[in-house]
Parts: sequence; structure tokens; C-alpha cells
Amino acid sequence: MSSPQQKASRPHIRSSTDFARYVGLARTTVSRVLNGQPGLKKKTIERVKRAIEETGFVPNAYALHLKGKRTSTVGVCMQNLMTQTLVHKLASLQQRLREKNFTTFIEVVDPESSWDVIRHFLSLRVDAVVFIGYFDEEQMTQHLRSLATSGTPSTVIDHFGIKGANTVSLDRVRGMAGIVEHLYALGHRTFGLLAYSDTVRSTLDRAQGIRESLALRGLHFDTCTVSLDHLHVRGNDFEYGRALAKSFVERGNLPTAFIALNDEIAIGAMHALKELGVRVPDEVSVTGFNNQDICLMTAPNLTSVDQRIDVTVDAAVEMLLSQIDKSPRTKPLVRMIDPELIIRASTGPARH
Amino acid sequence: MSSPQQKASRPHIRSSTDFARYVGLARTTVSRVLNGQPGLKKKTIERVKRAIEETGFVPNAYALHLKGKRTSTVGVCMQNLMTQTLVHKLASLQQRLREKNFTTFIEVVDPESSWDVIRHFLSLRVDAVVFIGYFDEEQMTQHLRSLATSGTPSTVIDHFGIKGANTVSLDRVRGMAGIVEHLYALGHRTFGLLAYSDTVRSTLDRAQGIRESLALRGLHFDTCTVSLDHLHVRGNDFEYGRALAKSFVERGNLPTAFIALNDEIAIGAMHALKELGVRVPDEVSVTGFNNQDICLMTAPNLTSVDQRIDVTVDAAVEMLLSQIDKSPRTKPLVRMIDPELIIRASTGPARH
DNA sequence: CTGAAAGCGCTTACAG
DNA sequence: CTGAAAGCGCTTACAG
Repeated sequence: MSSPQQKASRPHIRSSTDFARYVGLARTTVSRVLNGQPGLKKKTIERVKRAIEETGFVPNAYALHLKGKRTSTVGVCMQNLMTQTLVHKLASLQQRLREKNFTTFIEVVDPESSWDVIRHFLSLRVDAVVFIGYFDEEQMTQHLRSLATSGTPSTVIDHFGIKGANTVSLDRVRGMAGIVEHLYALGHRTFGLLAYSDTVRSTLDRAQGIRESLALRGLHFDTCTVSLDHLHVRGNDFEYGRALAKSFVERGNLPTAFIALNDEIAIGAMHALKELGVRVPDEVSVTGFNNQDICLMTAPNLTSVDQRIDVTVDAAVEMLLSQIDKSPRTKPLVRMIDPELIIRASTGPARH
Repeated sequence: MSSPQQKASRPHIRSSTDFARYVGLARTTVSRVLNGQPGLKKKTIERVKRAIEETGFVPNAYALHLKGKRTSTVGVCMQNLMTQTLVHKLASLQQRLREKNFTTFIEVVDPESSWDVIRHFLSLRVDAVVFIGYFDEEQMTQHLRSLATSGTPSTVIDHFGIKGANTVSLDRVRGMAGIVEHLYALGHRTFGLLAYSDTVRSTLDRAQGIRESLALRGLHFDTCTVSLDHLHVRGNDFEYGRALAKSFVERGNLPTAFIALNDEIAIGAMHALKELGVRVPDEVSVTGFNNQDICLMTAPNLTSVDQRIDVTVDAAVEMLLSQIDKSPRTKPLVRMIDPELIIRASTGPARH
């Protein structure tokens, strides 16, 4: 009968003044009960609590934060392209901050919106700002400066290399080194690179990781890796992986291993290879990146690199808390997270 | 040289009082400039604007909203299990609301956190609350009542059937009817149901849709559909689809079509079928649901149902705006969104 | 065209 | 143990 939409007959209370009048106590007393302060009669406390039940009164957060104290809020700036991995990071971060009694304000940033986001966070007097993902470096530097000017600590998750920024980032160079090491140990000396010819920072880092790791083993990047990225319209999905693998097969002279930029591309490639009669891992090995759930859906299951999101988020939160209420640091904090190579059945000994 | 972390030598301004002193004008005047009110000398405006540049002053949102006006904010409550589809809905909603000059506060709700979320939204005096996903019905009803009591409009996206709730939901019954109609027209009379034996509301609705649509064609649900869900540990992913399809093949006497709960399960099933030598769609047709990107990664591409997220979100925003600043409605608004069947190569004529 | 004063809804010394 | 008063950072009539 009584639907949620139905207007309750309860008195409509909007402020602590209304509420105090309703209870028959001073605002001061009510405030103390609401904040669980000591030195109150048991009866008074119960009286107020009952009144809260009756009226559903909730104090106005805006008035509450006006006194210039910490707002216990953190602004989170997400890159606009939301991948599964980024969603995990976001959810994990919100969870962690909630445990520390912080409220998160999340804003998804697309380049066009010209970043009013920072102003918005500042107007909400957030205690700190977290960036997740990759952004325009110049804009970022400028925004980090605005934050610093206002005395708001900030931490960047993922985007490594922004000058002066506190950063928590996956050690992508090490991640790639792990893959190369693994494949090298299996006897692989020729590598097909899938989707590494991109100019975004994370990809450049990854390519650099391959280059260094090969050099370490006396191999030269340019002679033992092949990329056919230019043959197709750039993508980051299954279809791009499929198309690239197909081109490799058509071209002939297959490398013994494919190193894909991410799991989707790896899986697309695996499917194309299967269709074209190239067996994985007997004839060719394939690796992914990110260790998403889909790595377990393929036959064979996909060797991939796990980002260890929980460790990353823990580090970021720790970094944040160490800055809040402390005097600002001059040297930025930078923390690299070690990725974990998850070896599965898509990689095997190199064929001869 | 000047890194973002470096403390700027600019004067540190925290309030409009500080700022007004800095500019050498009254707070009133400054306020008017900040809010773009008419009747000010051009010179005054420029003076203030320059000072903003110089100091980076941003007014305190909490003080701003204290006057009891609309806060131009909307609280969004997300179910904790974040699927790709849900992320799309969220991003689309935030985008739309931003266009209407609303700020979104997003909270991911897990059952344990016992829903302080609503209190939090109320304390922020949001103009409205949107729920996206599926929640506990009893709790939801209670929370919607709290919102109604405080005069805060709300809309539920997805979770159809909550009493008294304003709802925008995909017409799942029609979505399933579309699939059945399509398969029926292709000559299919026996159907393997993959993962429909779940008791969550959306699944029940979907099963009901199949039942009704079959009945409409003189077919009886119990005799022409088979489910082997009970043979495996429940999942919603590729693996579950794979396992189910395998069981169907082992059992023998295959239905001519598989109707999967979602795209992942359908794709998992397709892979298992392929491995076991059952050709899709020659021997068996397969359908998915949600029309995710992965539908295009399979060979053959997957027939699926599109949720038309943009239409859904538009409807929800429209519903919300129609409630804000209006007197509360007694009858809840309910809007069903028509899904769109996307026919691809995974469905074909029934084999005889 | 600009400013002084009151008020929004809270908390926090300070009295009693 | 409880209350009256001041103050947080804004906006908005109301004066000038």
C-alpha cells in the first residue's frame, strides 16, 4: 500500500534547527549526539536517535564542511576510455578509500570537456586527487601545478613520466622483460610484435622493455622482431589481432612467437592462427598482457602479465595518506609495481 | 625547473574574503563577477578575472550550496558487479548529465557496506538519485522510501519491478521474444537454454519471455527447451558456456538452437562446439545477449540483442529532469526500452 | 555601479 | 550535562 513514492506524513525536516526544535533540544546538543561526542545523558542520546528514525534527518554535508576542516573526500579522475582493467582499478580504489573513511568523487575525463574537473574538485575542497590512466602530458603538468598551488596532494596511477608527479605505475619495462626472458628460455629468437607501433606512452615503455631485454641477451631489436601494424587500421581489439595474425601467415616466414600488446589482441591472433591451421603453441607461441578473465577462455589458455591491481591501489592510497595533512614534499614520490608473469599453455618451446 | 610539486609563491587564498581583499573590492562585487551577473563595470570584471588567474581562486562549493538552492548534483548508485554493459551505461549517463550541467556522484554499492550511500547522497543534498543495475528488492524499496521522504526524486535503470519505483528498463520479455521469433522462422523447434536457471530478476524475466513467445507459437516451454545448468557450478562467463555446451554434446540428441544468457556464455559455447566438431550455424544455431564488441570477434559472428544504452539513458535523464523541481508524483513512471535484435552469422536454418 | 548586513546549516569554544 | 553565541564562505535583498 505505502509505496516509496508516497509522501510520508512525517514532519519535513531540512536543517538541524528544524530538527532540534522537533526534538526539543538545542542545536548544540543535537550536534553532539550526531557526532558521538562524550558527556551526554543516555536519555538525551536515545531521544535524539529516536527522532532521527522518525524524521530521517541527515545533516547537510555542505554546512558540515564549511568550517574548513578536512572534507574526507578524494577526487578521482579517470581517463575516458574505460577498459576492464581500469574499472578494476577504480572499484578497488573506491573500496580502499571507503575503508579509510574517505568518500570518492569520480569524474570521467574526456579531452573536450577541457578539464573543468580540477576546478570542480578544488571547489569541493577534496583532500587529494588521484588520476587513473593516461592523459595529455602538458595538460596534466598544468593541472598538477594548480593542485599544488592550492595545497592539494595528488597521485597519478599508470601514467609514468609526468614531471614532478607522485606516481604509482606498473613497471612495464620489467613486465616485457619477463615475457622476453620466458620466451628466450623456451628457445625463441624471432618475435612478431602485435600492436606495438603506437605512440602512447605506455606502449612506448613496453616496446622499450622488449628492446632492452633483447639487448641484454645479445639480440638486436630491429633484426629479430617484426611488426605488420601498418597493414591495418589501428585497433586495440580482437579484430586487430586477428587481422595482424592473418597478415603474418599470408606473408609467410612466421616468427616463432607473438608478443601482443594486450589479451584481446592476443586472443584475436590465436583465433586467426587456429583458423589458418597454425597450431598454438606447437608452431607458434602467443603472449597477452593484463591477465584478464578472458585469458582462461581460450584453448590453449593465454600466457599473460598480471598488473597486480591490489598492490598498485594500496601503494597509491598509502602515498596519498602520507601527503594529506603533511607539509608538501619537494621531491615527488615514485613507486613502480612489479608485474607478475602468468605462464599458461599458449607459450611453449620454439619449433625448429 | 618549476615542477608541479613546487610551492608557488602566489598568495594563498582560501575564501572569497581573502580574495576580495586581494582584489580590493567587496565580496559582493566579487561574487557577482564569479556568477556572471549583469550591471558591472567592464574594468571591474577584468580586474577580478585577472586576480583569478593570478591566485587560482575557486569558490567553496559547500558554502555555495548552503543557501538551500538546488545543488545541481545527481547521485548514481551502481551495482557492485561491473560488467562492460554497465560501464557503458554509467559513462553515458555521466556524459548526458554533464551536458545538462549536473555533477554526478558515483558510488559502487556492495551489499556489505549496508547502504550508507543513500544517507551520503542525502547529506550532499543531491537533486536526484539514479540506480543502475540490480539490487536487493526489500532494501531498495526501503531506500526509495527514504528518498521520497526527503523529497528527492529517483529513477531505477535496469531493475524492473520494484514497487513504486520510477523505472527505465530494457523490455527483456520482448528481447527474448525477438530471438525466439527469429529462430522459429528459421525452423527451430528445440532449444538449449544456457544459464537461464538463475533466480535473479532479470533472468526470470528473460525466461518468461521465452516461455510466452513459445506459447504464442503453440509450443510448450517444458517440452521444447532443455537446460543442463545443474550439471556445473554456476558462472556467467565463457567457461560456463563452454562447459554447458560440452555437456549437451556428451548427452547427445542436440537441440537445433542454443539460446545463451549473454554473449560470453554464447561464445564459450561456440568454442566448445567447434572443438567437438559441431558446426555453427550449420548443425546448431547460437544466440547471445547484450551485443558486446566480442560478438564480432567470433567466427561466425554472434547474433545478439542490443540494449540500446543511449536510448535507455536518455529516457532516464528525461524522467529525472521531469521530477526535479516539480511536485512529487503519486504514480511511478515506468518506461520500457525496446531491444534490437542484431542478426549475424551464428544463426541459420534448422538442420533436419 | 558597488558595498554593508543578514542568513544559509552546521560546529565549537565558552558559559552556566 | 546542556545551551547561547560566534563563525565557517558564500549569496542576496537592501542601501547608497
